[in-house]
Amino acid sequence: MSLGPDPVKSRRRATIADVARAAGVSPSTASVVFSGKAPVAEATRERVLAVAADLGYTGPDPRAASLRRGRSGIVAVALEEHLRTAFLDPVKTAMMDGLTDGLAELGAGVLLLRDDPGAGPDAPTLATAPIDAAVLIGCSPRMRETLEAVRARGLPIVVIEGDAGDDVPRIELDNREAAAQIARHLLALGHRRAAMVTLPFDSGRERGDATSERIAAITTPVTRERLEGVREVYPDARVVSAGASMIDEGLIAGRLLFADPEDRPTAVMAQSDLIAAGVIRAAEEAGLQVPQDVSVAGFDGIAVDGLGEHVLTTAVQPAAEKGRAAGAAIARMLAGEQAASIRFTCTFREGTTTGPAPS
Amino acid sequence: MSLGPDPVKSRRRATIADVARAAGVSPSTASVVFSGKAPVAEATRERVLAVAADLGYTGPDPRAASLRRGRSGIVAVALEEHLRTAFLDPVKTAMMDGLTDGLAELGAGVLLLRDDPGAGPDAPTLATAPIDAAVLIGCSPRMRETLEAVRARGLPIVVIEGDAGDDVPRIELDNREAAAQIARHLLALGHRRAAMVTLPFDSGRERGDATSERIAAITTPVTRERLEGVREVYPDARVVSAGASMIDEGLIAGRLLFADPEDRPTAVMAQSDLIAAGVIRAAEEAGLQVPQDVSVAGFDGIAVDGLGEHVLTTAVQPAAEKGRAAGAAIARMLAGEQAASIRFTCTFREGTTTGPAPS
DNA sequence: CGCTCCGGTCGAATCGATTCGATCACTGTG
DNA sequence: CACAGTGATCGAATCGATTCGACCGGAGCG
Repeated sequence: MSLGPDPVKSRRRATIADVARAAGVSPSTASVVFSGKAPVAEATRERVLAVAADLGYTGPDPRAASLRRGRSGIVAVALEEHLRTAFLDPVKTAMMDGLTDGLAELGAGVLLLRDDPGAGPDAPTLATAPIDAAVLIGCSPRMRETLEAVRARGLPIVVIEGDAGDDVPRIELDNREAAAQIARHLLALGHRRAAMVTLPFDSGRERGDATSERIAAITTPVTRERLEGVREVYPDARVVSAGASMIDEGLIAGRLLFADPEDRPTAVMAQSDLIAAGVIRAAEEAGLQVPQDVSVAGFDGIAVDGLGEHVLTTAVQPAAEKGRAAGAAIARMLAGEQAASIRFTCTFREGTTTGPAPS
Repeated sequence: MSLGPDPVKSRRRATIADVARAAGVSPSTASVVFSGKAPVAEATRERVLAVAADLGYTGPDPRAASLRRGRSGIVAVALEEHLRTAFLDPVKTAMMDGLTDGLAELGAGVLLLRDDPGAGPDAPTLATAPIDAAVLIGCSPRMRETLEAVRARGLPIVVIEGDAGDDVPRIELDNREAAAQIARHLLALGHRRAAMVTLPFDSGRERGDATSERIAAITTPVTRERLEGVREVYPDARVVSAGASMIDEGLIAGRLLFADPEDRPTAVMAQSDLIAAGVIRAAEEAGLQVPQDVSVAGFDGIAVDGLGEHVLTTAVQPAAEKGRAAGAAIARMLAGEQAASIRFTCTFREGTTTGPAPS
């Protein structure tokens, strides 16, 4: 009885059938003991469990279970960029965090996939991984191809910050309105000379003053929407693009803006908090006080490491909620319901970095 | 022939058997067409592919394939903390990046798991996910339990920055030596009054000056090793602990160190670059020039966003390589070989933030 | 007392693909 | 001309678990 695993076939791991046999029950009963999907007599349960421990059976093989169930409990998250890049952005991190939360509630794990065809011959892809659904962060043209394979498999898909076609639910933000609100705030404070520092226009990440042609060619939806929002209020604001959502990029852009003492803005709207932090640093570097000499507003509402005492005036976006909503949408689709796109709204937060325009 | 899917069973997705039948070949041949594991006549291949497209068959079901193969192509990465926290740390991000690279070469994806039992009744765990191996980042006592289940399943495991028992391969760093090297560098520059700002001592994250009792009770190996390294050179250096590896934490610690103009260190060794950046900011805030008035060294060798012009003197650790090595170790173990622990070494980098002690 | 209802258990089909050994038609060679 | 060798294909077993309908004995009810 307690001789341990059969010496002959000890190489093979015990299966639930072995356990059932040894416990003198049917495989179905043994299965139920582990899944709890049906009532089992206490005595039986204990016997099965004891035998299982004895045989070194540690529970059903997830692979087999997922085949039979038709669910693997795994949801893919497809990123366009290198992880390093993606997680440098606190907004994305927060979103991922919400997403993992939302999916965990649903009982699913997160499989990280990079949309990188050159990775290897048998690198995992959306098409070859045992997933139940997919969440796309952004949606490059290349990604749209892979996407088709997933849809053909009939798996639920959700897109965050991107466009994958009309029948794929989106998680969006009211970028335009939120940006306009910040602009109106500054206008109300009396600022006439406003400038804006944007996120990258496209994957090119060109930096510096933007021409109207460049602006017309913006491919990143987020950048465009926030820019348009500001322009509703300040149609002629100077536009400088940053190369990435980073403090140092904001610093560079800020230096550009504050270079000419004769012609400097009294208000700067940055398209991200990180950029805003850099702009603030540039201002202080130039001997300007924030907000006495210049007002600076951000976007995102994240906790910026390295901002010191300032509380940024910004549009707080519900980053984690976006992720959680994606999880919820996946859950709904998995249950066979239709999931609609969701549009989140930002909350304006007045901090200590904006104030009345200097006279 | 091209009538499309059978109207009766059109609800059901086509299987490889359907394709085989429709193409007039055996399932084995059809399978081989997709896997390429055996030669197939060009004509046959094309016919099968055509039929597959016609039937809307997009390739083998990964679930079934992984059952039969015994491999799922997924490796779990277990984190102790919230994603948000983990990815706030650039070192971890870089490591994850290397890890995903290393695993992609191997043809595996990364399943993110948080070691959080309270997540949900059927939240995925190391024990219930269809994984081929696991990488642990850190190794809390709680994690060691789950660990056992994985080992019972006979899956390869690797630990980065943690200890999971002697028979689990580790990816380590020469923290102590690297820290000592930095200390010696400062000593050679003539610094006599040195201080150090450490990473958190434990999960408690208490901040401030450290008593010898607190130091004796350090549970985080990394913190302890780097501290010991410095003490080889500066046995009596003042020790201040930060609450996390963040710029703002460094700022707080720095203020503490520079509070008393009569009694301030001329050299500060931070246990991370982020902390160092905060210390530098604190120094500048206190009107001190780096490195003229005070030298500051970091640890990690990451690109710190928001450091401005400074180039940090630091110990550059091969973060991405650590991840890649973990991937390689997994690959080796998956191939049935034994994988040994690997110890990486840091490279000392002299930047612009350290200089001769002020006279 | 007979009948329904229910907790508990069992059998057997099924999920979808992979793979190994066997088979078969050919082709080149001695 | 027979036979070994080879490329292509086929059959059938197998991976390990889940689940649905059937079945059975006992408790509760009228």
